[in-house]
Amino acid sequence: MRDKQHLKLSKNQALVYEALSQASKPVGAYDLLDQLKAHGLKAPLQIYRALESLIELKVVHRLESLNAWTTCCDADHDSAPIFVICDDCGDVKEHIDTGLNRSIEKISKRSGFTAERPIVEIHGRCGDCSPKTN
Amino acid sequence: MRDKQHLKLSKNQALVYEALSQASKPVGAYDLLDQLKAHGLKAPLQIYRALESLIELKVVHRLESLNAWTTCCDADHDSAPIFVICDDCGDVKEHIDTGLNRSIEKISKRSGFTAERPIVEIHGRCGDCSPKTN
DNA sequence: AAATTAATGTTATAAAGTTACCTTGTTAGC
DNA sequence: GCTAACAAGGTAACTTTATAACATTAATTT
Repeated sequence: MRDKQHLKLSKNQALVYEALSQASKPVGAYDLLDQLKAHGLKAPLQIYRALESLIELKVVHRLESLNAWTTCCDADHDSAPIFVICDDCGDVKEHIDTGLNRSIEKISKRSGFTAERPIVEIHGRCGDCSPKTN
Repeated sequence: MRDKQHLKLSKNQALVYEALSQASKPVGAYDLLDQLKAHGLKAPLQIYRALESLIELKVVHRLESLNAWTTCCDADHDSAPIFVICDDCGDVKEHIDTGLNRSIEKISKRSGFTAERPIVEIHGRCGDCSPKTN
């Protein structure tokens, strides 16, 4: 998505999107709720509804293995996002790799499967937190 | 794991493993609990603990995007498992693909990352449930 | 048999997500 | 301008998923 700036978001959508943008890592729904209580939000559903629509707009992703959400990187992606997650510092980076996406297609087609929503989340240690021995 | 048969499991581990083996799809923790109440299990924690140890023994996998667990296929895998999940009939197949695993390694190494737990779960439609038009 | 470690049992609680129902805004057609 | 139709929002209650805390029992090692 190139023109996030030009998206017309509703009040709740904008609040949730802003909060996610400013975070340095993925944020959980109840954390978002806590933050946004100051802006008048009161119930989980308000958060979940905003998240759902932001995902539909393709400006937010859900991280399945973290139960958390993050803004989409700017890459114009037709291919599926790949998340690289540091279990030490919590940093998450979004990558696009067409090679990996091709492998996924090949694997699924091989068994007559139609891939609609590939989830790739790689847990480990980032460079900064890397295995002590180095 | 080649010799699941030779594993010495505790009572609860064996019950949970049996239940998962007999299921045709991944099963949630509370479903397992319901089934195993007949065998005397009473609390969620008994299930979660058994699952945790079975995962450590590498005979069970957790499907992050389903909040459910399934037995590991027999493949002797050093590489990460790839799950292909039909959102229609619920069928899940475990694949091993060293090519995809190499891509994951490449992507992570490129950014100085050490991959420890790659999660790949591909949602879509299996051959039998495939897009209506065919 | 004592020591150590692995597995269990139970209660209570936390965290994540959904259902149901009703109200308010916005927009389009008349 | 009125109103039908629809999208977005508000609120409460509830379900589902997962853990914490603490006490007990079984198995294994020395």
